[in-house]
Amino acid sequence: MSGPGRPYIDAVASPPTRPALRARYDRRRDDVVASAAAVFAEQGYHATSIADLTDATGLAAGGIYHYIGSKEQLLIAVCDALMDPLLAGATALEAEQLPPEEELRALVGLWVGHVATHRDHMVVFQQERHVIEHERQWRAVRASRKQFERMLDEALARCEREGGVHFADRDLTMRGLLGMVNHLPQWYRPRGRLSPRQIADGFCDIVLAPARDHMRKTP
Amino acid sequence: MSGPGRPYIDAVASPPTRPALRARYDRRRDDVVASAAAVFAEQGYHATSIADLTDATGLAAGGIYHYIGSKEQLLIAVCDALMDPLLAGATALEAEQLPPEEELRALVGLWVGHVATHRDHMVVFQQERHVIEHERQWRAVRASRKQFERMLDEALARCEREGGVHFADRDLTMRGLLGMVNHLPQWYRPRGRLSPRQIADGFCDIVLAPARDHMRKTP
Amino acid sequence: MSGPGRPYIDAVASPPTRPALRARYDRRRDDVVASAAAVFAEQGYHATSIADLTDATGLAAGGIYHYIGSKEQLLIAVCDALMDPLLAGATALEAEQLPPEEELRALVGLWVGHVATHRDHMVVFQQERHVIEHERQWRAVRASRKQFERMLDEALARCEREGGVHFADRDLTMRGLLGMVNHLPQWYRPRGRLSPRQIADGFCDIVLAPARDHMRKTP
Amino acid sequence: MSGPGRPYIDAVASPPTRPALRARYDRRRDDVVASAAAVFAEQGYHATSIADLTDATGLAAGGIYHYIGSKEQLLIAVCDALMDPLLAGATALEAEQLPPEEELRALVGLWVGHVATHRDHMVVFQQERHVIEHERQWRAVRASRKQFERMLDEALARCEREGGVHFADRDLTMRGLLGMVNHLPQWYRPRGRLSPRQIADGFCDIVLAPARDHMRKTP
DNA sequence: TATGAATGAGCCTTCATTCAT
DNA sequence: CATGAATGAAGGCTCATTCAT
Repeated sequence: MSGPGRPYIDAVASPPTRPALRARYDRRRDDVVASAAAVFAEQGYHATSIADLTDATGLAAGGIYHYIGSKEQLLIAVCDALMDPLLAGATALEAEQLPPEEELRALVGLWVGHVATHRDHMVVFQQERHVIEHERQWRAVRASRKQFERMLDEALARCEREGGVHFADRDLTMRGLLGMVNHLPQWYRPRGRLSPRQIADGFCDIVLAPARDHMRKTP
Repeated sequence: MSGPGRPYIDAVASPPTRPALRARYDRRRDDVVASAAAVFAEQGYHATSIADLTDATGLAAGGIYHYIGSKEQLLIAVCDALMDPLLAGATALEAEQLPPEEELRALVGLWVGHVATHRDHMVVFQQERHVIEHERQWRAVRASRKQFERMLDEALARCEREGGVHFADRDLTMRGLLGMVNHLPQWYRPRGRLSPRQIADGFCDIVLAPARDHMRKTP
Repeated sequence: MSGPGRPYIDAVASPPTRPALRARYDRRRDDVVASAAAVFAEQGYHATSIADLTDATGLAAGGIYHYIGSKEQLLIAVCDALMDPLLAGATALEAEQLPPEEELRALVGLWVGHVATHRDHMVVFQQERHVIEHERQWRAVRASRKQFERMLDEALARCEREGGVHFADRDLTMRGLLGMVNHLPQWYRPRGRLSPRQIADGFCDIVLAPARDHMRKTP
Repeated sequence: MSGPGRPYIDAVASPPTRPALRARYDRRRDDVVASAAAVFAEQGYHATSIADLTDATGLAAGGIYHYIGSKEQLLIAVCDALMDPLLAGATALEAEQLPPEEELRALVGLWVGHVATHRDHMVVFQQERHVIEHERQWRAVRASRKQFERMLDEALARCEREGGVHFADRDLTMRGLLGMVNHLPQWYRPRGRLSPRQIADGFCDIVLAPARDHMRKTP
């Protein structure tokens, strides 16, 4: 019976406070989230029942709720497990102060690599995008997405400002790049023809070429 | 999801046979499909109940079933309403026998324009991609998708064969282009800064530039 | 999926608008409420499952929800079915402008009779009193209870003002009377030794006697 | 509710046998029971989860079960904590051999005082009355209630036999008195206008007045 | 003693679908 | 054609209870 006036403070599973137990709790919670990501990716979030997660995790229904609070919170956890390390990596990269184009390539490389290792999470993220964009309890995830896009745009902008490249339409280029990588989970296979590294470089070549092309034309 | 071994002969709504009635029936069915596309796009297919469609269409539950057979068939209808005219347009284009690059630009233009006018359908299509790719009753829709991708690849290949352009990695380029356009519904707005035409040309510039860049470097 | 910010606007079953259907709907809804009152009274509200109501009403679970919106709304409906006619009767009585003591006896008679014919509702009302008094969605029911108590108090006050009786402590007397009648469902049996009429008069005798007693002592 | 045919030998928490430990155990058990009474009174027995008791007692779930055996046994303990001292007090009173009316006033005083100090227990008792009256494992509590009502009736009967008062309908009077006091928890507040003593006397005045009234009329 | 992880039955509710009218 | 009453199988979630630690 959720209390009055707290419509979005979802029942949250309460972790133990003693540090030793807490560590085990966190580990198992991560397991649950990872299992869920795989099942959600295959069947879709809505088409996945708690019973399906029961099979995937080896926990009974009640056991799952020991860790997640609600099915939707589990979905949020999956998205966080996608975005948090990505943002952390990108932030660390920014701190390295690489030359502009090098930084862009590093950022795209990081990102493509992350998508490759988090294919399930990424598929789920895309599937549920309409929810993420509209509902209040998704604000944090939404903010992460925006934050990353801002960092990507900034990397492109630096290329223009400090790297001597000029995009015909930087905004369009950024959205194009975003699309290329977001679409990756639909076709990337771990032992496919191209490594994440190669894919990332290929994408960078594509978006940087017109820019350099332009340079040559307007010296 | 319908269990394995169950015949996929879904209950199909039976349209009237007399032509006059048939026309009206088809018109109303299209209305239902269009309404459904909008609601599915906003809430997601699974999160949309027949009651929601009841609100959106003005028909009562029973009335909707006059036109759709089942909720999943309605989803298929939405996807067909997306793919059928697109494929028809692309096929007509092929028949025009334009010069390679011109044909590519026309194809992408057609496609981007279609996405712009069918944003809802496109969102739904992407959301339910995991179902489309895996389940038997979706074979036809799946085939349409593959068919379009084949036509796109062929257009790029023609550019190489007959247009004198050379892609560093044509397959990667095609997948990149696919991603750019598939991602369009996430940011395109009808009265935004760029028209569909401009977006399409921008994308083509991006993928063609490295190719031309290459030409210049390897004369 | 209850919308944001509307925590207490419970899903309400939507009755049909066409008058003929509406009448049938209301009749059946009343049946459901009456059945529920009986089961709630015997087992308690919380201990009663929807399955129990399924047995009691002959409707399947979904059918019940066609009429009630939620289990709690059903509980509210039971309380309304208790309070609404009682208040209506009491209001009609007030309009009759009877002499004070006669009016009091009529009011208590009405009330005791109502409890006798609505034993189940009354038992439920008492059982769930803690909810009724505390939760927001119960405001209306709470208001009805208060309204009736006000009318009872006014009847006693009129006896003092215009009827020449004087209570040692009118407030205590009112609360006593309230207790006597509220306790009725615990022991009243339809074909018991005393009729509702007799019970009501007996209670009135009890509360009026000290008042008259007093008169005699202080002439 | 526990199904029929199941033996009512509920799991009972086993207290330690060594007297020193036993004393501490009993003390803590009483704390648990008192906390439970408060929570049950506010939320209702069924609406209270073990987790709620966890919050109220500071013990974890397992800890609570050291003291209570089962949730229902806890409810029984709450009722026992209400009835046992009341019966003990009433029995002690009987042994004092007071004059009839004095004894009645003393008994009602004792009772009202007890309700005032055990408001929570009383509320719970009333809420769960339907269970108490019907289920087998509640026989003991039921017997206590009947025993007290018998003592009350006897006190009234003594007033008639030996005190020279005559009730128009003693049974009805007793039930009225029962109702007045049972209803007390709904309105009594510790620092209200009337003390328990005053309330008890007020109630006695009310029920005794008609009796004396009668005497005067039929000398 | 006390903890908290884990169970699994059961609860309320939703929903696609059918069918008499 | 269209309605809305009705079904019944899930679905998400809760909760009393147990048990290894």
